[in-house]
Amino acid sequence: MATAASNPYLASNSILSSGSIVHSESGGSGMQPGSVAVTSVSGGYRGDPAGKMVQSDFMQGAMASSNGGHMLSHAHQWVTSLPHAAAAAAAAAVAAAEAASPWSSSPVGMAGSPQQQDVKNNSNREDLHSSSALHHRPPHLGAHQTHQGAWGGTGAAHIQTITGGQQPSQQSLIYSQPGGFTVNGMLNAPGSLVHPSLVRGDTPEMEHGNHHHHHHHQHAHHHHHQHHSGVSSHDSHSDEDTPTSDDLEQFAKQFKQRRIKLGFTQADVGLALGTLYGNVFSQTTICRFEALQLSFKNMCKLKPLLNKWLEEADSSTGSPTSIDKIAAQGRKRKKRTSIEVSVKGALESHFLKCPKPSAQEISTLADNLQLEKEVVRVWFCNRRQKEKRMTPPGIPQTPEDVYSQVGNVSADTPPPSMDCKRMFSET
DNA sequence: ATGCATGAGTC
DNA sequence: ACTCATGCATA
Repeated sequence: MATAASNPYLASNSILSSGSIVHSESGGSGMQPGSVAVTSVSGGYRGDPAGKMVQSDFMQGAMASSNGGHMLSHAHQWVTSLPHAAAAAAAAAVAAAEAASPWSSSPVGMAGSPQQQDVKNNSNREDLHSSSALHHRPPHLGAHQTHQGAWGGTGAAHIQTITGGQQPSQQSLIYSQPGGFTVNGMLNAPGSLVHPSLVRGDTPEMEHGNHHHHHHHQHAHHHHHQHHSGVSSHDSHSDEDTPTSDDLEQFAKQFKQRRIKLGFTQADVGLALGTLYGNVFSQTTICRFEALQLSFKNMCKLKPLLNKWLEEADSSTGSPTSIDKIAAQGRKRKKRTSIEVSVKGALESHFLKCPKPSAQEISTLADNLQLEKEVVRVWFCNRRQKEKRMTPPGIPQTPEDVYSQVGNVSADTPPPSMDCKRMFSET
């Protein structure tokens, strides 16, 4: 055992060779007739490069508490799925349209922070994207929505950290309406609503918890900086700088509501965004946006896009606004392994002890739990990501809960260092 | 609505 | 090897 640590899933391009090939690879640590970790078949590929930004951050959070309860085995397998050949013709048009960067960069001087905008388009010939039908417009849906979110300021919950401090202008977010640039060439009077930011009390600063680390860098340009030291009051522009957590929360809420009223599903939106601006998103992402389960930065990035869509959507009610999107599939993906509850519990415990186990520890752990090392590694990665989301695990929206134990207003930063134990790792 | 997974970009 | 943004597959 201990052989199946790294399994490079080959990239077979033999698309038309056969249907889906499912090969169960049981080579790792072994499995027994009583394995708990199940896996299901699937296959899929998302051919669409997009999104990339740099960020630095840090986090910590280790406690004690340990427990041991593990056992069982696992199983895994990869599947190869075939790409449905799809004819695409209009895709070209779309591609062309999305050639332009959806979000223009911020006008004024920008700090030269290690940040970059992404916006990549996919014009690969590798797999064809097909465009086909139009999106449907469901009559209506039952309005229902239950979500809570309150990490803004009331809660005092922890929030995620920004990228090493907040840079002045990083990207144009918020409602940006490129005057004269419309996807479909349809411009509508915003007589509707869409002014989410009427009530912005302006309470910047959200996470500021405690962590100062510096890492500046300077850039050649030095136009005019702006806020920084003091705080306060910026004013005016509701759309020019980074939205506050509050803004995001409100927007998300409104967005969801409008979306539902208009009868669109999260998937529809994601698709529309793709055809509209070139960036396709899955239902998952839209869902997470609405639930504020993305990183602050990510939220900021998506907001303008969704806002735009919203405008289009409610202004053109009844008219075909978007087209469709690409659909690519045909790659192989590892089957999703289901980790049993008990095992999850064990992982949780270890996570509390040490959120960042060394490679060696991971191996050991994996061995004990009888899971692939990779699976364990990924689990930890995902777990860490979860900690970083905006929506804290349990931000009760109960108004009464407001008074919890608050009082942390930036101050000291718990020694971020203090790594567990670094063992030797190879490479 | 979420869990596990993939990949690009960093360090 | 890790972080981040994203998504397929699932419950």
